[in-house]
Amino acid sequence: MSGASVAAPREQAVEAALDRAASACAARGAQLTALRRQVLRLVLDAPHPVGAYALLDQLRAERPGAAPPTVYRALDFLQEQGLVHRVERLNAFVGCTGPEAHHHCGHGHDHPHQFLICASCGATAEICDDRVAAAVRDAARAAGFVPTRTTVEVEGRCAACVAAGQGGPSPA
Amino acid sequence: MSGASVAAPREQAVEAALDRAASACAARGAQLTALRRQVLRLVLDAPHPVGAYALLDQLRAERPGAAPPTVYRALDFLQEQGLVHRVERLNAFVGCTGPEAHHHCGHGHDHPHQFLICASCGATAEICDDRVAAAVRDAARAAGFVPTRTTVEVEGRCAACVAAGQGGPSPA
DNA sequence: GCGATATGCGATATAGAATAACGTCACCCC
DNA sequence: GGGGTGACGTTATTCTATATCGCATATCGC
Repeated sequence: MSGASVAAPREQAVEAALDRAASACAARGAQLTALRRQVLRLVLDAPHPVGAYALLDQLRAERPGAAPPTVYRALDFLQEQGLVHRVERLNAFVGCTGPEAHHHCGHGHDHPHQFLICASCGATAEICDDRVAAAVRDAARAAGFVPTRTTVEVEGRCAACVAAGQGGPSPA
Repeated sequence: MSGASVAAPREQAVEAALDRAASACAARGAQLTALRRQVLRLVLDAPHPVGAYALLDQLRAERPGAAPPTVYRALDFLQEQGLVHRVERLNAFVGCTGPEAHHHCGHGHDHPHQFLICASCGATAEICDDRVAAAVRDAARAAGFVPTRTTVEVEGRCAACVAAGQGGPSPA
């Protein structure tokens, strides 16, 4: 580690992501306002999925008048823009670290994605597996169902926790 | 339809399911008490996923002292027994109509399942697709992740609504 | 019979998640 | 300068879920 006094790598990455987000929004005619940017920053800063009220508490440090609708409206916007995802199992939100952010697999900003949620450490990884997406689509179609949005969330133990715990559970 | 005055087919089916559930619990050393059976009946009676507080309201008709923990504890038990599932997207519960109930595809009472949720009419179908389950498992493993439970929920339009609406949205 | 432990449930309180409804202000376009 | 739109403030309420304490009963070993 080389001196954290100026700007930690993570902070730089978040700033870069915020700038990319602003560009992406602008390109679609949407505005990443100061408030929305602030909320997005809070989500991206969090190491794990964050609840809306945790965001609200943090937001209030800078914006005393903030209320639930403040944060929910911002989150709705950010979800529409594909900048954050909601983790249904946790009633919480994560920054999108998938294709939208890094252009890994060529999907739009409403891309299919899946979450791997570690029950032990709380880490939540976003993956983008085409076989999963295809299998789900086919299964739905086979039932005469026309899918619009799909939620895939896997709970289990992440590689790090498996390595550390050698199988036993140690939920934080 | 032949006379609903004695016992509608649906009621009979629910009663049969309740008896099957009681047997299954007994076989595992768990007790399907009167309260739990009552809650399970309410879930099975509902045509669509039901919220915990809707169940609570109904439950109070027969059991005035019922409070949130009453219904949540019953639901936790029923979920452990694989008799009901939670639909994360809806914060609601459905009776298990999958392999556990009908022995369709040879899984235990912690079987993989997927939901197809119609945004138009609210109908929620449970399916049990092995390709989906396998794809999800493989994707998780590829990330070094050891899965324990998986949620797959597809939102869209069911066959009936697609046929009726010819494509346009008419969310009830 | 008697205490020990476990389970199921009643009852109260509180925390957490989400939305409804209404008002204001800025901006833009004509 | 009137009208529309979008973003946000503000207040209130609803819905979802859990924590905690306490009581009754059942079951077991002795």
